[in-house]
Amino acid sequence: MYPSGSTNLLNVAAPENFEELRKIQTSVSSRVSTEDVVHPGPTAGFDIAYEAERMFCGAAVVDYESMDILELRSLTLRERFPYIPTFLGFREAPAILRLLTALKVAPSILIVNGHGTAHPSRAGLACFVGVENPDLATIGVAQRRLCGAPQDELNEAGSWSFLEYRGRCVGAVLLTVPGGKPIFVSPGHNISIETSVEIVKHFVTDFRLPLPLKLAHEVAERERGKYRSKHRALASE
DNA sequence: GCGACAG
DNA sequence: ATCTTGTCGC
Repeated sequence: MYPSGSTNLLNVAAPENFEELRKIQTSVSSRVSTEDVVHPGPTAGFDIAYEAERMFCGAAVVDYESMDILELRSLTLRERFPYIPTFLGFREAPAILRLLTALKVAPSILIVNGHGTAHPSRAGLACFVGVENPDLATIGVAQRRLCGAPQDELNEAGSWSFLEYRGRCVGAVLLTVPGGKPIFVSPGHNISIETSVEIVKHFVTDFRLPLPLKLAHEVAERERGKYRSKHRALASE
């Protein structure tokens, strides 16, 4: 039903049975590579806001060296799959993959708001997006833990620790804001844990999240804002 | 059996 | 994720 070479991630409907979903996740994780095939270049961040059974997906492409904003784009879609912890890929990957194809500037690195290999089956959202784009390097950045335990204490900003789950390093915990909560970084595809951390740190400026994700979040919120104001206008007529 | 549990 | 005002802290 879902051939290993071309998982039909864009058409997974509502959750019928979890066995089928787990099989797809096993397929995704088997295709993930944590070998570095990274080319510093335009880096796209992706984030999604929600309201009224709609998804407001935002993307921001940032130049690697200058950190100039190269492109901002957003998209509104209907929700097709519920939020179920550990199955986020089925819910958000379709929207991100679609917005990615709408970008005018082709990115070489993707940063997705969610975990990559730091997932019980090494099949987080970033892995779903990554395996569908084998020519790019994809990184997952989450604000909360899903699984695993940090190996060291984090003190100063910029310090990080490997995240271990069942005896295996699945990602990293990175302190970006002094005295704040750390973020969780893990490979999505074609990148190692160390390089994932290096790239995320490269894009960290004055915020907790790396710039492409920070901007993508704003773009998604702006898309949601357009929807809200439109409906406010209709309701007052 | 009892929690934990990305967005 | 989203609902929400003022407000505690650096």
